[in-house]
Amino acid sequence: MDERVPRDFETLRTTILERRHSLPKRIAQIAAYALDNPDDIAFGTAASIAASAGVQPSTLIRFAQQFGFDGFTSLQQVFRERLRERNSSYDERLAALRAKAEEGAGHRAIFDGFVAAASTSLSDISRALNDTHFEEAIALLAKAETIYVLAKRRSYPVASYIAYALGKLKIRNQLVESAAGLNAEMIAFATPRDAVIAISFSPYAPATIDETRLIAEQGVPIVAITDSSFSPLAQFAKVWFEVAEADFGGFRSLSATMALAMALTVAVGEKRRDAGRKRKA
Amino acid sequence: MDERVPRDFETLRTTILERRHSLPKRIAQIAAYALDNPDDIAFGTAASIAASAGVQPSTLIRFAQQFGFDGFTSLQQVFRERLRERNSSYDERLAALRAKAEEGAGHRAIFDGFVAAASTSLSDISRALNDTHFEEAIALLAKAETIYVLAKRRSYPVASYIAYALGKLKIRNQLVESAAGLNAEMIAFATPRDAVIAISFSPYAPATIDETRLIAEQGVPIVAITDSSFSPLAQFAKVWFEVAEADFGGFRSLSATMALAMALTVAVGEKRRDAGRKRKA
DNA sequence: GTCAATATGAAATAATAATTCCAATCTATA
DNA sequence: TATAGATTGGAATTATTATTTCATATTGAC
Repeated sequence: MDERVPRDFETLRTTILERRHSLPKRIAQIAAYALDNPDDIAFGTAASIAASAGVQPSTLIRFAQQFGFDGFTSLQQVFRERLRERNSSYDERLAALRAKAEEGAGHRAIFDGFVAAASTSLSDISRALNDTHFEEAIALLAKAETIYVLAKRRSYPVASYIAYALGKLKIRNQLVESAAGLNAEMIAFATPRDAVIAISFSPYAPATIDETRLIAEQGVPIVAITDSSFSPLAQFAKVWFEVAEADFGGFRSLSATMALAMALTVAVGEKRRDAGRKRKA
Repeated sequence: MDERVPRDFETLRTTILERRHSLPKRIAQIAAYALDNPDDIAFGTAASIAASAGVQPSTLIRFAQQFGFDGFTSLQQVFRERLRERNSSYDERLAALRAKAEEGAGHRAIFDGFVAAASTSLSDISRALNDTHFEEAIALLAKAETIYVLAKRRSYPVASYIAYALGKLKIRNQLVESAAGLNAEMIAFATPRDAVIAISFSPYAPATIDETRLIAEQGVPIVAITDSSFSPLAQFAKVWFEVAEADFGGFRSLSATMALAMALTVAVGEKRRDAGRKRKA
């Protein structure tokens, strides 16, 4: 038998799930109960847990031993540690992640760094988002005939998700891609009754800037997502959002931009539904 | 004296702070310790807590009685209850936001919901990521000649970001896009010396499944990012990651997948740099 | 400074909980 | 279906932990 003792909850969980089907009936019964009610394991006594799970206390100990612990008590530690960690405040956990990532403890640190960067970006934007601008942008996009989505390079993933979501919501949209170099022609169809979501971060992709200028000159209203008031996008936009993404290892997070983009998209969908209902009534 | 027993942590906290200055020295010492280290009170034994706080166990019991409890055990219940509640608060918050958004509580609720969904996903994956699998995936991808990136629809934004990042890191890669319907031909070039990152979530895009199968049959090793062990991708993959993304308003967050994807990419870049250095030395 | 009231320390005791052990019961295999 | 091996139930045992007790120290009022 594998003698390594799962020290943390997730490892234990994985191990349990792996062996799930080869466990004796009562042991499996406890395994299921433990994963369903981890809090009870953390706080209960062997007797009380055994009763809740419908087994004998001795079986509970056998369960612990089955997974390499020397008794119920040390198994319980894992469930308690989990609660402690979970409970430690968000910021504390972030700080810990960041510290670990910085001292460069292997590849796991890279992962932790990206998680930390994403979390930071999210809490930043959550504080910074201007409700008025947000409502303006939604109003503007909701009345557009077609929504053009414009972004290259690093911002392109966001644009493609917006396009996907708009499609799902049955909102006419056009992702301005550069595959065949026909962007200028595509843009030429846009009218002031349409609208644009443009996304670009420093260093601003020249193509995005040019196309945004072009489309702005045709009188199409623009909602921009960018990273500072000096951004060339800001001057063309009716409404613009400043999103500060934390970076790690040279790559910036996209999580805040994604959250904002999704919120915009879904809110536009809702606003349209409401408007449609009202017209009918 | 007030004989009502504080049943919840906040009441207890307030009561302690009120009486702080009229407490005997050692009792006050415990009071301070308890408010500073609530987790220790929740999980420790009377003896261990007393030792940490620098008092006798009996004093700890007197402290409990001072505040109307009949002993240490019932005092401890309050600290345990607090952990239980705190622990569930994240999911509850998300549920509350969902409800609020549904009853039409403005667009800000939608935004908050997406931020919460992203945060939840991040903290989930941060806990769940298996270090061993992560290292295996990096090793596998680092030695590939070309990395093929395969994802459609909802997962496509992640794929495009991976491709962008790989390009920046000067790692040869091929995003399998469906623009001209030449995917099969593109895949045919892949050899066992290459590797694949495939991403798909339920409902799995049939094209992704088919292409993954095809490329797996050619002996190309596959790293999959998907959402459960039942995923059809899992069976083709050498290594696979389970990523549970929270959803909001029908759209799932991508933040956890993004963080994982970025971490993989950058880690592969680092591993290659290290390998290159070693060869030269 | 003395005395009573209060607070504290340390060990003894009581209570509770974990673990072990053994008999009984299943399960798979020949 | 007989039998070895694994699994389970339940009581006995052991360990741990909370609580009580009592001697000692400290504090504050007179």
